[in-house]
Amino acid sequence: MAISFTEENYLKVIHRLSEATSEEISTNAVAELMQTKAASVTDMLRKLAEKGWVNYQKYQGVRLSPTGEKIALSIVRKHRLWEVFLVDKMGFNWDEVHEIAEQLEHIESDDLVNKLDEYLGFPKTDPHGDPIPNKDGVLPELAYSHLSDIKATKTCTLMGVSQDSAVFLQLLTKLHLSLGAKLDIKEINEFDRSISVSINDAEPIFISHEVAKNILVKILA
Amino acid sequence: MAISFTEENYLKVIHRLSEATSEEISTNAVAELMQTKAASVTDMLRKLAEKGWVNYQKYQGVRLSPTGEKIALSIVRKHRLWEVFLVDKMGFNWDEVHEIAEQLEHIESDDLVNKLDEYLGFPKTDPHGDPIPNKDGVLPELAYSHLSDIKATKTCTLMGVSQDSAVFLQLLTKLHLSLGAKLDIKEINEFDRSISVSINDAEPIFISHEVAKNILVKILA
DNA sequence: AATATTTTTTAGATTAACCTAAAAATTTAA
DNA sequence: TTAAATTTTTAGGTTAATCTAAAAAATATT
Repeated sequence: MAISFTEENYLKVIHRLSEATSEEISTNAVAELMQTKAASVTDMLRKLAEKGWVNYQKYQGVRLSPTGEKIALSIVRKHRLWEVFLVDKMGFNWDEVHEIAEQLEHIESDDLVNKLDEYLGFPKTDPHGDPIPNKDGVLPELAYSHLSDIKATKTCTLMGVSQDSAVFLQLLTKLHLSLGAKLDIKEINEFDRSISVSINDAEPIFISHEVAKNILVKILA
Repeated sequence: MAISFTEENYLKVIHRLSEATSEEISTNAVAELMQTKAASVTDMLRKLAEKGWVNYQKYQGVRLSPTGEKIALSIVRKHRLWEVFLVDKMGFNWDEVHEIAEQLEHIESDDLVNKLDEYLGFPKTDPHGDPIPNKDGVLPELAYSHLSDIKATKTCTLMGVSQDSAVFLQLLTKLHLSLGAKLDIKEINEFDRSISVSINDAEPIFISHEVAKNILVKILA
């Protein structure tokens, strides 16, 4: 069945909200991420339900159906593969690619996506460490921790971020935090929950809780 | 000023029709290429004129304004660069890329287009031999002849085609006609204007006038 | 030059995606 | 457990791009 640009974006947003919870997704939550009004969301949810891509009962929130899930994953796959392309082949920085990938994710050609995947060497993650679903929509489980949840005097590696905004990514760059960086957690400061951490064996610096919440790490020791 | 997907397609179509003539372009001609009705075209022409992208007086046909021309050339540039990408980097055949490039040509990022251009080695033509406008919208003049206009016993090189349809390109492939092929014109057959031609020194074959009209060549001798 | 044909435009509807304002349902709090 | 607050839906409109049918203008033909 034909799908519009807008419908794809709704499915993508519902998918993203569903990753954080097993509950139904509220109309308002969708409206906020879609930058639109709740009334418009209601209209669209009814339409998506008619097409069989979501399960929706009024006042009860929304969930992706298996078909909807599949569509959403294929958009996520395209988005992340294009991001790898933009960084690895086109030479963009990781904070510059989100907007462009938002457009490229809607290009329709399975053949192209799979050729791109191969051309990029079947990457497992995008430039922000987010996992890339495979051809069959299977997401490799990466199971990383948020830096904000790690105890003091652990050592870990920066594996990803849970936010793609340019301001956030530019701040990380200023702090010399990039994918693969080695982090020695020296101390957690009770007052503001900031973290004293040595990055790649440099002098320790302070990282706010706000930032730490959005950093994904693998614990080494 | 913001431009829609549809407006871009109208400008592209008007541009293409304008290449073949110095006359005003008729509403019907636009309707045919846009696969829509004349009434819809009239509406859109008025809108494009308001935005300053075309010169249009009712019943008098339409022409691109300098601004409109610039926009159209930037879309052509993107279309052809993406075609090179699809063939050279993704491994598609020249008859498979048109549809996908129709989508990719609307991706908005000057930065990306220029990086892509560089990545591809600043190609002068697309996989069908069509010239690629540069960053400033300047089209390299290639000035090739139609194979149908060449006299007998000339030798020439296949430089391009003036049609992108898959059926046409697939036929060329079957005839072993690809960009750069050497053509020895043995004879022009008066009855049906077909051409006896040896391709890359193979045994001569017959090429219909219909096909020859859509083949662009450079004369060698 | 008058008439017939073709082309183009106007008038009035339709669809997708959105909006505001008001009503209804649900949730929270007193 | 009733009232207050919040969330969601309905009702009715708007805009961009399209359509059909009819009217108007331009072009071609006798």
